Amino acid sequence: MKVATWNVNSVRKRTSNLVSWLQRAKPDVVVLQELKAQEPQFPKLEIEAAGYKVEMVGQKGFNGVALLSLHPVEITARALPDAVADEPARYIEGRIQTSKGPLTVGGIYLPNGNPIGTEKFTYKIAWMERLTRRAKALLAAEEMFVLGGDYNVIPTDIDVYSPAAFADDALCQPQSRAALRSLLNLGLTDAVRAFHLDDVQYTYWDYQAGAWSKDHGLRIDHLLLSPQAADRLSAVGIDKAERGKPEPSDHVPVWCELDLA
DNA sequence: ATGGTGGCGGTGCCA
Repeated sequence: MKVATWNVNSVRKRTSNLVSWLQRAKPDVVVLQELKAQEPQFPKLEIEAAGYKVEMVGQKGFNGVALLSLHPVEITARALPDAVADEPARYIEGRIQTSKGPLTVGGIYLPNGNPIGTEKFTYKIAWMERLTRRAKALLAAEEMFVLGGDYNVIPTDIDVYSPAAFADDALCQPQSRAALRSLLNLGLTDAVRAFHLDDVQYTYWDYQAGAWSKDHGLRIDHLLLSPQAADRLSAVGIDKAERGKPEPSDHVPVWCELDLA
């Protein structure tokens, strides 16, 4: 069972990159972020032609998340707890019916939170607390789950090319890191770090200032596994080559393989 | 480098 996450930065701009990656990588389930599209604008026919069922939460212009699956899906949430009326499209969650039993997958587009010292940062931290509440509820069910997405948090200084350059950035704030640790400390496993204890594993390179060619990257796209999923973790990967292709997203796919019993 | 790039929507906002 291969589960992946990819911030595509506009699903319309990225349709051909996305379809060719799906055909090559063959994930069983993938969560997408930054669709920047409403439901009628989503390239559903192209994705379905690749074999995937499509579930999404969209909005005009910004945000937008989707869950694609080769297997039957029952949507279990389209927002985190305490959603407001015009809640930004940042969370989707589904229960996948695999041949080996159920697997819940959550797709996360965590608020950026810049600049710090504003209501945007406050909102980021509050959103992380809501996510933690949802994770607690999922853990209480004692079932296998994966929470994947663009977390917009740089967990430690080895996950950023220049800690000094990001000292005042919301992605690096002690409060952001502490909120991510609180989530992990519930008993979740950062899949990439389970296989790469202390090496550089970037998932994002800014479009600006030649970040890609200089390898000025960040690790902000994560797959967090429940204990039941972590027990089955057999491989992880970051499809870095996607960043070097024509008209790339600024993020690349991150995936993990679960050997289900 | 008080710049720089990209996407959306049709101007500035967001990342």
